[in-house]
Amino acid sequence: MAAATLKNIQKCPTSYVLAIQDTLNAFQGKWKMPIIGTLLFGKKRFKEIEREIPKITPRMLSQELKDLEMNGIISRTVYATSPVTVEYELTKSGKQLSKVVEAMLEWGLQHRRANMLELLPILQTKTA
Amino acid sequence: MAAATLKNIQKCPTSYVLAIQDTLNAFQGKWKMPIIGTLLFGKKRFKEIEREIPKITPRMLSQELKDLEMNGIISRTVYATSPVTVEYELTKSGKQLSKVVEAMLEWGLQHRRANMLELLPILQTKTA
DNA sequence: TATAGCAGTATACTTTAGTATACTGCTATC
DNA sequence: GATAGCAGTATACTAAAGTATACTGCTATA
Repeated sequence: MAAATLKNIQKCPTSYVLAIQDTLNAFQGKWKMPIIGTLLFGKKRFKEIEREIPKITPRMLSQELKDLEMNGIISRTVYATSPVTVEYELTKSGKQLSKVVEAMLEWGLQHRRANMLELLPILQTKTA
Repeated sequence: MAAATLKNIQKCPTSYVLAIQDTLNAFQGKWKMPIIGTLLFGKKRFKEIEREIPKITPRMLSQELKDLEMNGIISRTVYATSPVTVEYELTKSGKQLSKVVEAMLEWGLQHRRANMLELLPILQTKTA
């Protein structure tokens, strides 16, 4: 099961396309990646997340947290304190997203290296 | 260089965040994944891509192809036939996106399996 | 000579995503 | 008794993304 499922896509196109769609959905919009990213470092409360993600509004954060919860990526735990304490945490499945993020990081880094090498001659004629 | 760059993110947060952002950008919007997906099977002409992606309009296809070209993910080759023949192909870097798609596929499949197991008891009480 | 296919572009529009601002009830601290 | 923090919600708005429809010049085929 480990590798090269992609080349078998013609065997089962529909469910493969749906699976990829699901992953894309997990990161959709401006705020889901930062939220997942910050929760990869451990469970956090609403205000903590809000503080760690610059410029996010409580409306957006609330909306995205609900969305991620509905999709089984995070779980929400309410503690019966007063006022209530609420903690958000990645589910088992949510934590597995680190593998996808890892692949994204790897690609992004190599892509930047590749593009830099391509731009280098241009930069040299500019400074020469 | 192979693995576990994520846990070193605190060493170099900015460039890591930018790298992940780049990858996210590569797939941004409704149409980039289908376009990249179809080009992973080989170079194609404009109308071919249009035919293979249901409901895409030429305006959207044109816009997204330009975007992907500017980002160094695909290359555009014009042949001096009349009328012109144009071929789109993934760049070396673009082809590497298959690794990311692979990771997305893998996560999506496992996530669906996990969620199905979770929903199974509910389905059973419904049908019982 | 009319029609269809290629590789798109132009204009106008609708839909969705995201922002701004103000507000809720609750309680601990100043 | 006023203020601040928690965990959000409500209303109104702007900006971005995507759609619909029609059109271009070119040429091979019917």
